Amino acid sequence: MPHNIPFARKIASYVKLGTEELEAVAELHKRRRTYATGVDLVHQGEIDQSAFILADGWACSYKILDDGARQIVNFQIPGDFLGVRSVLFRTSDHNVEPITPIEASEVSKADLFQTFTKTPRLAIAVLWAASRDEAMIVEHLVGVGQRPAAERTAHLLLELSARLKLVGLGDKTGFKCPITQYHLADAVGLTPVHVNRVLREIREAGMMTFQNGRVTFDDFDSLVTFADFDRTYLDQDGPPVPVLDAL
Amino acid sequence: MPHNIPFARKIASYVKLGTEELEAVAELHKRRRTYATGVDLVHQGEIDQSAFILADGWACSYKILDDGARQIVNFQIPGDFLGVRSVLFRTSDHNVEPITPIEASEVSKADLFQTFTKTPRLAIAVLWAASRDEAMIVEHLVGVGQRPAAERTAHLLLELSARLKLVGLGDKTGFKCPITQYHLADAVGLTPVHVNRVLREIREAGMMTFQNGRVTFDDFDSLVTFADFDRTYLDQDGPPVPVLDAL
DNA sequence: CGTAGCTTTGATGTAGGTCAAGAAATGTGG
DNA sequence: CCACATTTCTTGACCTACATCAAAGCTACG
Repeated sequence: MPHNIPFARKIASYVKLGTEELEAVAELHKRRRTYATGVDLVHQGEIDQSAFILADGWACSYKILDDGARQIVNFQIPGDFLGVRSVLFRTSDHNVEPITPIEASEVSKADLFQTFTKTPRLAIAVLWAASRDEAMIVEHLVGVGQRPAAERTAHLLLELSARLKLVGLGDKTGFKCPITQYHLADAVGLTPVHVNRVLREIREAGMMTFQNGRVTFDDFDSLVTFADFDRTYLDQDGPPVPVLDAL
Repeated sequence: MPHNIPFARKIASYVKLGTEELEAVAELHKRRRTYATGVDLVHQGEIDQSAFILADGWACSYKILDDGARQIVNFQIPGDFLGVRSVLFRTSDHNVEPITPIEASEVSKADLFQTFTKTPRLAIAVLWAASRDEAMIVEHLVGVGQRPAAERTAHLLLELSARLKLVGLGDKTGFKCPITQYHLADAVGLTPVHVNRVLREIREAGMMTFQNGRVTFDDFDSLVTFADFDRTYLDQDGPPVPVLDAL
């Protein structure tokens, strides 16, 4: 049963979970409900924020600057654990906003640390999940710092595609994508109008179409080459690290 | 004794460590030696890489793209735990290079997981340290994505200053800084020549001088305002999260 | 079926890149 | 402690990727 929980399935692919641990994970899902768009789940600068395990829908985490500019740090899709940093730290350093209406389980600071106390190996699992997030953010930083606009945008959408495929949403032909070109712009550090031009360019090159809430890969392989996309940093295929079996 | 180890001091500020845990931390330091510049400690794409606890000197972690461009993701200073992701994942997604000759303790995959097995609370400590790293990378991403060149550069140096102060290197007047303008350029996503111009601009505005291996703050407060630097994301001051005392 | 949020496009401006070359530091061997 | 080499730093002239401003055409849904 707990293996039906996407979050459990995800971390189980890394750390072998016993019955006790699976129960603890199931326990984390008890406060599950729906959240509408327009209300942030986590607020930058506030204390005692909760984390959330996303069951359905899309969200994004972002930071706002002085001058009102915003940087979207990452998109969250079903199975993702979001706001972990806002639980581990006194005050949250970021916001999380639902992009679509979402279903999520709230995990309070107390919940999480209780879980760690009872089943310490889950801390390792969360450490691993957090490291995977970090790897994505690093790749995002590399894109924003070094890749030209079109490559950067393509790269982001390829990453999303890879992540969605892992949870059974989307395939090689494309995926349902509720984000707007404004979201995309805030994520890749461009203006919406430039994002639009860049998407047109990619579409006219016959590689990918971003339209009507759907991303379609017209020529997946060319796109991968174009964006210099190497999915190893997502590190999701293959067996878990052998040494963990010893735990 | 273990409290003289900067790394132990750092994590002890978050998770209260017992004797057993302090011993485990000390144990992690057993393979300590010197590493020269020019040889990477961790290599992108290779398996079974070690992590390192940096005792002295500076290093940086970075990624290289197809076209040879490089993005420096973070600088590491004494007390930092580096390469954690390359231990948790099968293959490393980044490189780590010493900027100065360094002293560091190698921590192999086996070492780390053994430690986690024996003293699971250290996994929480490492999770916290990793989250703090993530917070820095996020802030870095925000800078590269949204801040103009000068603000971005100033911000990076202010962050370094804050981190160095915590380990007793540098103060409000400035700090010894072995990084070149080329490093800075690769970190902030600009060309070295533009970094140079931007540093001149900041110097001529009477805010900060970057020269001869030293950063001097000529007007710290103006610089903080200019760079919109808010250090709460470093989350290092004040007592540990209360709930942890229960562990 | 109107109105608010998206998308698309054109004309023009600017931050930061590129190319080139000289001046300081810094390091090395004698 | 000095010559010489190498790595950094600095500046100038010019160029391009992306931003800004402005406005029109979609799409959706209340």
